[in-house]
Amino acid sequence: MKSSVIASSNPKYSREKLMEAATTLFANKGFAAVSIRELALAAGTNSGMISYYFGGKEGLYAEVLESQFKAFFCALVPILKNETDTMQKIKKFSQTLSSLHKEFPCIMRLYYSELTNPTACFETVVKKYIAAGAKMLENTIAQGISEGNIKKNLNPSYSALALAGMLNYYFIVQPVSDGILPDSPKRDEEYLEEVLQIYLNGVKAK
Amino acid sequence: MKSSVIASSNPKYSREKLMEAATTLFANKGFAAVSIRELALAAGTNSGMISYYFGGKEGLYAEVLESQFKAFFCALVPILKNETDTMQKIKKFSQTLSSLHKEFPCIMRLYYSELTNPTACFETVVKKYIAAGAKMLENTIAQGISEGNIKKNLNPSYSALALAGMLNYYFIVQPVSDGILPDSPKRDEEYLEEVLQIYLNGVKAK
DNA sequence: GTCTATATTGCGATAGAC
DNA sequence: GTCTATCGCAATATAGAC
Repeated sequence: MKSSVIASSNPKYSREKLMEAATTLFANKGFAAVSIRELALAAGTNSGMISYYFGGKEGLYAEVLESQFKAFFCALVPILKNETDTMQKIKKFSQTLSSLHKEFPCIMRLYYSELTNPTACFETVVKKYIAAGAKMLENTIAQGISEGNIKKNLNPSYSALALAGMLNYYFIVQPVSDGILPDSPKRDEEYLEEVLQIYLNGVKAK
Repeated sequence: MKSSVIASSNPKYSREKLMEAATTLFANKGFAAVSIRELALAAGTNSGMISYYFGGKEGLYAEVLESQFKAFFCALVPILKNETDTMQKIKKFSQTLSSLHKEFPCIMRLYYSELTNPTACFETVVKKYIAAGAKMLENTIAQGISEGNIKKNLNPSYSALALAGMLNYYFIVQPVSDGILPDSPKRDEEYLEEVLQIYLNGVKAK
């Protein structure tokens, strides 16, 4: 029984395998700390395939980022477009953002890596998605103000950023918060509930 | 006029010069993306000095982290130890944290780099400082609850994390928020004021 | 489409002159 | 305490067999 068909050299799948392996490796170690040998090994192929499919390590990284950010924001965008009232929108948005992190376990690390140690992709891919997401949330809050549900002395962009901060920071600080926060199995839900209580109570008019 | 005395080879200063150069380089590019040649060039010395003083690149990085975190937290700790009431403490803490970022422009990037792409230093230096800081803030909030100033159904560690998130996220997201937030010269102060308004209003009892 | 083998460059660390 | 020179190794990328 030779390694003829099912072996590591499974035609046409190297590309997908490389994308998968690269997503977790780049997310966990950062672009510079990952070698193409390591990527190829984790994908069950060889380093030549990275040049063949992506034109090199940078090309693979760029495609990982674009793919992750696109999928994440495509799942998030529809939330703020439905018909419920503003406070419900904010609540639903936060819940969705929170649950999406389980579906996209790598996106936060990829995002924060680009924030702290930007590569060329920061300008070409990260910025556009984040700016679009921020604008959406900002508009929702502005709408809440004009409807009289949210304090009118608040600045929508600052308030949007404050909410994003409470949610995003939680998911990146997990490696240190494991020794600090209650180790409840429903920790994510508990935190989300508490954040929403503080935030909604803090911004609501009257 | 030879380069005899004042030249790049200024005795006994290589160590300090390396520490300074390494702080900004590691903060901006991350540990793996910086070479010892680059460090030496920026410090006006040679790569041999890194092994001589720090035992290698990792040793230099470890000393940079320890030095930055120690100085930062030493400046922050006294704030929560004075006698004012809880709400004032939280306000003062936030203001100090905010202003310290101007004094320590590298600390956030070093911190977030370790959060997203941890090195050995995450366990040995970062974790202890962050855990201590988090505990302090948590205790302050717990005190506010027992005094009746803060809602008693809130969890002190979650609430502390929420505040830290609003503040810390703001400073790391700056590269993308430049195109989003109002470009007021007093942006930091405006954001801080708004965050405090939302947070204090959101957590206060009754 | 995949693999092995290799060319070339740059890395971190060190030895030894001054 | 500092510098130059260099060693050994691992990096990315590519050429060419299958």
